[in-house]
Amino acid sequence: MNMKANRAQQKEKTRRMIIDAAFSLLGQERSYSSLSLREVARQAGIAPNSFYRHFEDMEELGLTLVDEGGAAMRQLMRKARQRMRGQGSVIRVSVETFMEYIYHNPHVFHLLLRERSGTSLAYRKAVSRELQYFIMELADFIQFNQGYPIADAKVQAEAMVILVFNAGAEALDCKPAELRPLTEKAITQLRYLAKGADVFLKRHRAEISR
Amino acid sequence: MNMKANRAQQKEKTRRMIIDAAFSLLGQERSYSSLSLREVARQAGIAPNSFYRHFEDMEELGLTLVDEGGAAMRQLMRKARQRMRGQGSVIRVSVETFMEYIYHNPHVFHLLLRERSGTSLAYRKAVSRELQYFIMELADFIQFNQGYPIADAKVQAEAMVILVFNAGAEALDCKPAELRPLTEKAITQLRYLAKGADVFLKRHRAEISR
DNA sequence: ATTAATAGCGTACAAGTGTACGCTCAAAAT
DNA sequence: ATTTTGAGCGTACACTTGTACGCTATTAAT
Repeated sequence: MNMKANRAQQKEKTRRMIIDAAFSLLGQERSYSSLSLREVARQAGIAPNSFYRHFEDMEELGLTLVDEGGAAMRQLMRKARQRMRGQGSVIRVSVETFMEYIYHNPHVFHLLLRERSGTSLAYRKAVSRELQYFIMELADFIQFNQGYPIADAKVQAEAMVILVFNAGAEALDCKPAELRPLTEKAITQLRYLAKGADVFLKRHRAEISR
Repeated sequence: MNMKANRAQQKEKTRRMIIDAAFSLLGQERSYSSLSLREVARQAGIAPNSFYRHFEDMEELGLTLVDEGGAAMRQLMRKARQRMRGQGSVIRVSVETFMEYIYHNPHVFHLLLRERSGTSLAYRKAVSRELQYFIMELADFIQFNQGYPIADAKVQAEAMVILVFNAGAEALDCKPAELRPLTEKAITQLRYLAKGADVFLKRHRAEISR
């Protein structure tokens, strides 16, 4: 009989409490590596020791957070592609979607941003892997639309992702009024990149097919 | 009489010991924010309390480290410009100089990299200020050589600095054999940027002067 | 109806932290 | 020659941390 809470369900619920607690403690002034196990447990409303029923380590929780954050980001990408249906500038829509998301979900982005260059190799790799998803999808898109070799498309895509990511990082510290020019700056930078790649790669193609 | 150590000299010497101790504790696995006062004092060979004779806070020491790190970087830039005398590609020489430096002085770069997106607003601002030096000097160079408006040159310069900085961050985690392709990738990305800006800005100029 | 499993808690402890207080003793000032 | 200064030290204290151990109470399995 399971009208009341299942045991597994209850456990999953507590696990979520822990994850949410950790997320809620992140912010401009707190990085994940500065969180203590006791602090997270306190915030989650459980005894310190109960933490171990759900995670081996703080490190294991951290990796879970990175994974969840990455998943949220990938979902964002899908939303950007939806928005783009029929409409004009790929670059503009993508950057604007990204910046808007960052501004309204700073906790997730803070996590990824910091652990990207953080202390733990495991986290760095995890975040790097998440970024690779971004880059690969964008590279495929570029290859499909522009017909560049995938290797070249990836170099360009990587630069674009880095620049947008960086603009997001700046956005975290800025006033709402500065958000717009920041976005425009990133768009300009991406357009330089796209145009430059175009010149190099299209010309190259032309020479080959001659 | 000052044949023996001056009092002020001795104090300065100890101060250096503290700074060097802190630097030496940084690395792939240690970020500045994870250092404790006692740990730094231990490494410097002084009593924990003696720390306070030189710095108010760990925060004050941190800002000092960032400043010193930034100064080291600016010196690097000068070296890059020297190397460039008479020789060909600005982009290539600059990127290669930078990457080489990073690879042999990882501690300084680790510090700047992490505090750039770190916990403390003061550090973030300090690092950001150091990056602005890079960007401004590069923007001046671009303006001088290409004749773009300074605002546009700065947008381009910023993108370039970010991409190089990011390549440096990747270099910290990579094997020596991977250093070369990483450098080439960054060079390609910067060339895309330069060419794209060229197309946009030169064409724009042409239209205006018509 | 018993029994086994386990989520969660309370207590406890060793280790590390920042820093307050007061001392020493050599250099500088008088 | 005497006094003042201040760099550095030792002790001490209150606090936080991770986690080991054993207990309870409820669910799941028998």
